[in-house]
Amino acid sequence: MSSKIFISAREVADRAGVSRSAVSRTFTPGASVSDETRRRVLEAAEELGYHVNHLARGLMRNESGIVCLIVSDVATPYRSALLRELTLQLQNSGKVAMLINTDRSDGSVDRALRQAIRYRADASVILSGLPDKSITQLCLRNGQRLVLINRDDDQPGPLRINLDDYESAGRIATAFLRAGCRRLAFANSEAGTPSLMGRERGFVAAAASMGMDVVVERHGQTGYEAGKVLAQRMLTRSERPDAVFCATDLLACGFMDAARHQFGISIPNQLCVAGFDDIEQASWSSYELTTFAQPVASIAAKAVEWLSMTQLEDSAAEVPSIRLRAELVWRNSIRGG
Amino acid sequence: MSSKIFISAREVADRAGVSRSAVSRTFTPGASVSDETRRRVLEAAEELGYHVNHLARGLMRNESGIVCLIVSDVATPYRSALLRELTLQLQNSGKVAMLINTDRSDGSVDRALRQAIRYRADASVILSGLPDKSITQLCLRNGQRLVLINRDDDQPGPLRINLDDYESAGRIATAFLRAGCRRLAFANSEAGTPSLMGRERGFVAAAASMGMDVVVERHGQTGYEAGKVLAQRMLTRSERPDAVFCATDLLACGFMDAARHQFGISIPNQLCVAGFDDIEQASWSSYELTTFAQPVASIAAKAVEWLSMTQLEDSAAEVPSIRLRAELVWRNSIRGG
DNA sequence: GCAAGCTTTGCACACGCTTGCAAAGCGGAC
DNA sequence: GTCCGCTTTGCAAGCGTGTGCAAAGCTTGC
Repeated sequence: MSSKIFISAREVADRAGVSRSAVSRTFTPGASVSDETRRRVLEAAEELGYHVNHLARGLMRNESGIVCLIVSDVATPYRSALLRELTLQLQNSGKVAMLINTDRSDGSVDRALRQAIRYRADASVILSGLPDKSITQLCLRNGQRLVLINRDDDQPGPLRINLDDYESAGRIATAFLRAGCRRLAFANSEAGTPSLMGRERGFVAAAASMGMDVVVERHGQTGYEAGKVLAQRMLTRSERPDAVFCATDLLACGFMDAARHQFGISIPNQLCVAGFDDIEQASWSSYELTTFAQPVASIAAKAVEWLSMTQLEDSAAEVPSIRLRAELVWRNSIRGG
Repeated sequence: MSSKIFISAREVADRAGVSRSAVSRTFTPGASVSDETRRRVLEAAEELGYHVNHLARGLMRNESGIVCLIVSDVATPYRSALLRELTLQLQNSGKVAMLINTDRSDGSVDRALRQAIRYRADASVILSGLPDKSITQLCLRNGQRLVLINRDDDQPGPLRINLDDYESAGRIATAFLRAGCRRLAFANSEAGTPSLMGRERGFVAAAASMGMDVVVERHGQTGYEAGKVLAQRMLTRSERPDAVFCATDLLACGFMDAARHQFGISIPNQLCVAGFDDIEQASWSSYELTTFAQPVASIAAKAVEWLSMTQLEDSAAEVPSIRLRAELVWRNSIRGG
């Protein structure tokens, strides 16, 4: 009872009194059809409710128009913001996004990429996790383009888009010093991804170069609750820090909430806080968090632009890699803006 | 340089020394293949890195395995949470999600559905906006199943999943009264969707039945900033409300922030607040918002379950419609929990 | 050894589309 | 009228699958 109610080019052709090729060409940009034929085809198509079958088209052209977005924790503010930009810009460039959710389990990303291969996706964008090298190769061999966002990896082939985590972290250290802070701390998660570790190392290094130590704590995954726990650990130390850089805005929100509501600490008077990502909540009055903005729009733009390049530079060893700058958004969680 | 590097069943068959049908059957659950043949096929497939081409399979079976999720404002907490549940549960039931972003413009949803038809999606789930009746019919005629989440609409055919917005709103009115509040207010957006309006009407009606008036204000879209604006309007009235029900948690967050930081109002002592959705931020210490939880997991489960039904009850006029209950999550923004 | 029944296998067609190729149509220059 | 060049059109060959059908193979019971 279900199917076979699809209208095919054959029926449109019959109704319009032209050949089936004419129909096909009408819907193929740049193909050679006379105005009169096109008009009749479009009219017939409209009447019948015809829509080109992209499965069949993809089969012929070896090009499905599908781009896989591989991501875990979609419901997280930063992730969902990036997702939004990517889907929007992909749509604008005539592609369509297939969303595959991964968990933290091993092989989760690999399974996602296999799915991408099955649907003959033109490309996959990986926002979380890292694929096994063999799978990466399999994808590339299948003519699938790969984009890694904020995943540091040295495999050649995929486009890599990264931020200047290390340098940014250095800038915030300077800002803390200028605000008169002397006991610096860094709050991190245990996820250990390259971007998070980059921020940590950059912060510690910059502080060291100014002759200061940094208390580093890591806990849990990168979320609000982890931030609270980190605050509890750090703010009960005998030498309480007077400035903390949180690897993530979510951590920072948790940290601030614990600091204020459990310890009665005033921010930024007694404690300066900075974060990273510039999620929407960072601008809410309860936080007014000074943070680094992920340039999500630019990230998406760069990715889509690369995916839309028809001719890939075959200068083989040409490993594409893009580095974007995270802008510091100055708010009110550090003294003396 | 690009394509034609795909491995097809043909090559696997040759390598395994069997017919192409044998390969096809090996990857078709429930088909008849001897263990020995299956083993050899799987081995050859593994060596060659073969993956069934789902475009071709979809073409044959008239069943792509694709489910379109049509949604605007993906980056919003409630939306992204629902999205997360849907993609996860779809994956678990062997489907794959295609994400289409709509804006508020007219025809945006229709365009999305046309895209769904082109990819011969098995189904579409609509989280935002409403399609034109003619497009709905077109989808149904194409054997595509439709799910409308929190969109009230009386077209027969699509599965409709809704909450008990009206009744929930009534319950919160009672809670406000019990907390001793006497000057009730309702903060809404101008979006005017049935669920938002249902909450408004339910609240006003319940208050009226207890002999109380409700000050209603509507502004902007359903976001944090709108909540702040609404607070500014309502809290500068001569008769300042002592309880406000916000149509959405995001509105509530904005409202609370403005109330506290701009007006120095203490919550819940001077003002009781309630929201709807139970987004993650509602549980943050800065808000501790009493709110109704959208049963996102159940919503997704119901949708996926219906989509997985092989036989649709053909008792034609059988219009499927599901009503779920939003549970009240009691926190600290109303006196006397 | 043979018939019957069941499982496994291969053939060939269909799905809806694109596109190279050659034929057809058209207009203009001579 | 003829020839040339250009645009438009139709034919037909694929793209990688699934599956009905009939043949083949195997097992069992006599």
